[in-house]
Formats: sequence, C-alpha cells, structure tokens
Amino acid sequence: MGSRALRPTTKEAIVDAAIGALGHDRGASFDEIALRAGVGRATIYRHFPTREDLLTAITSQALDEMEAAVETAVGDAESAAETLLRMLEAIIPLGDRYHFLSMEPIEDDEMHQRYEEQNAWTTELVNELKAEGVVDENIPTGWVVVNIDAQIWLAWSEIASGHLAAAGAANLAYTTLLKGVGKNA
Amino acid sequence: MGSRALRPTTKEAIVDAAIGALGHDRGASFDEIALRAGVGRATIYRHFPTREDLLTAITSQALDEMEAAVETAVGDAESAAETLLRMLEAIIPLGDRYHFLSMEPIEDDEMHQRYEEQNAWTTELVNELKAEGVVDENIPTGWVVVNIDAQIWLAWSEIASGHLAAAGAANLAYTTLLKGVGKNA
DNA sequence: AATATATGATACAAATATGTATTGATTGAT
DNA sequence: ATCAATCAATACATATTTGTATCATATATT
Repeated sequence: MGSRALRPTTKEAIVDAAIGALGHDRGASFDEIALRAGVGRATIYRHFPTREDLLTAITSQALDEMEAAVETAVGDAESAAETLLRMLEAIIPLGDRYHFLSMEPIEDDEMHQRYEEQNAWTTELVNELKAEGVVDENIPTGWVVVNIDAQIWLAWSEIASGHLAAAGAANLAYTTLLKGVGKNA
Repeated sequence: MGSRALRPTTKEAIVDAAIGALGHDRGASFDEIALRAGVGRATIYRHFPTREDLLTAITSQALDEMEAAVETAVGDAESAAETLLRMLEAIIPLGDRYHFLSMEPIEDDEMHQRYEEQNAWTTELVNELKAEGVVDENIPTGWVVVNIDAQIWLAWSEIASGHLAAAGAANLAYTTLLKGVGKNA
C-alpha cells in the first residue's frame, strides 16, 4: 500500500514546518523547525540525518509539485505561446510556499541536475516561441529565459507583499514579458 | 582636511575585503574577512564594533556610490525616458561589487530609509514616464518599479555569470523593460 | 495482552562564530 | 629620539548550532 495517510505523517509535518520556518527565516534552526512541527528536535534527525537532507527534501518536494502542476496545465496547449501562459498560471500560485527556495543556493547534486533540466525545458520553450514568431529572434535565448524566471519571481514577491492580486498576476507577467511596460501607440 | 589617502586605509581595506568575501559567501566570517584584508581579526572590531556595523558600512558605501553615479549620469537628461536609460547605464556597471547586497535583508534603520528614498525616486520616475506617454498608464506603477529593479538585477547576474557582455547590457535592459522580448511585427 | 516501533525529553560532545581583553611590536608625528 | 596611536597575535568567555546517545513513554500491530 502507498498508505497515504488522512492525517499528516510526522515526516510531512516536519517538512511543512521547515517550509514555513525557512520561508520566514532562511537560517532557521532545527529548534525552531521542531517547535513549529510540534515534535522533538531529535525526531527530525531520525527522518533527516543532516540539515542538508532536510533542505534537499524540501527542494525535491517543491520541484515535484511545480513540475506536476506545469505538466498538467501545459498538456494540451496548442502553441508555445499558450504553453508559456499556462505555465505561468500554474506555477505562480505555488510561490507562497516555495518563494524562498529561489534565493537559496542549490547544494545537492541531484537537485542541481533537476534544476538544469527545468532550465533546458524553458530554453526549448523559448526556441519554440522564436520559431512561432512570438519572441524576437535577435534577443539572446538565455536573456529571455532569465526574464521568464524573473517574471515568476516578481509575481511571487509582489503577491507575497500584498502589492499584487494573485488573480491577474500570470497575465500581467505574460504581457510584461512579451510586450514590456511601454505604451504601444 | 578630507585626508583622502593615496593608499587605502586599514578601514578601507577591511570594507573592500568584506565586499569581496561577502560577495563570494554571504555568511563569511570575520576570520575570512580579516584574512582577505590582511589584518588581524581584532582590528576589524576596532573599526566596526559588531558585524552589523560592518554590514551597514558596506551598504552605506554601496548606496553612496550608486547615488553619486546615477546623479551624475542623470543630471542633464531632457526626458524621463532618457533619465531611465542613463540611470541603467550608470548603475549596471557597479553591480560587480554590490550584486550580493540586493539579496540581503536590510536591518539598519537608516539604510532602510535610504532604500525607501531610492524607491520613491524610481516611483516618481515611473510617474513621469507615464506622463510622457512612454509607459502604459494602465500598468500599476509599483509593478513597473519592481520590473526596473529586476532588469538591473538580471543584468548584474548575467554579466557576473559571463552570459552577457557589459557593453550593451543597459540598452538590452531598457528595451526589454519597455518593449518586452516579443516580436514587434 | 504482548511486542515492536516511534517519539519526547534530556544530556552531551564538538564545531564555529562573536565579542572582549591583553601585550608587545610597528608606525607615524613632533 | 621620543611619544602616541595603531596594529597583530593570542587567549579567553560566551552563545549558538549541529549531530549523537540514552531512556522512559506512548502508540500501533498482532
């Protein structure tokens, strides 16, 4: 059995608490995380032998959730442009939990590789956007890729700070990315 | 006398070493900074009683340099659009030293206030850009402001990683900001 | 009920960083 | 040459965090 519990496992509670604690203070200690999770500090070490193991587990879960959300949302898109918009719509709402991870250096090798794959996926998307005539082919692909990531990050930040409504965020990011903030006479 | 020394003061050497060390590892200890500066660790404490004092000094110097550079570059601009471009041209080359500070939370009250003033300046600039018809007035001013900051940060990152030539960076950021990466048929 | 497992609480060891204090040497100014 | 200030080196006290070990208790399974 997969034994998917109705109530959160201790391990899940720890991961959740860690996400909360680290989102609030990226240097949060195991003491704080244990307090949030309502478990003893030693219990954390039974599930995650080192701090890095815990960080890796969180990163892994974040990537799992994001990849799953994007994959679902993007599945039946009929163009690269639609794929981009769907991707933004799927990934921006997940930012409230994982925003802090985007500022964290990736230590684990496997996580690093998954990040590279993510990047390769986005790069391929940009190439398709160029082929479709949606993105200017004179702009370096790498620059477009980091701008896509930046729009996601900005949307996360502005939603988190209450300056932006979650509803229209994806569309705003999409438009800003493709057309900029300039006035198109 | 201002007594501007021809050779760097011990204090200046410490600040420079701290910028280098913290740029490489944001958690760098006083040991590492002292090593880089070629001074004893205790000497740092004579000039900066606490770690926060040192951080504040670095932040202050960064803001001084950036404000001075922008003020000079922007002085005779004849439009808000020109001001924006000149600002980008002035501030992007400074990123190699202060890039890491943009990811650091601001603790000091005075630095926080100066940051707010920076933000107010950019906000005013965006309002002028809207008045000039350069920026779409339907886009929230705050969103434009964070997008300007994001372009600066992206340029810094991409230059630092060697993916972007410093030369055309400001123009690329300027164009991306106003027109986006989309193809304008 | 008996048993195996997971947990909480606590103590402990080790490492690291911050900040203070002291002392002798070096440097710079008069 | 003398004097004052600054510095390097060192030792020290303190605090924090990580990771390990132990033991009694609670929980779940059979």
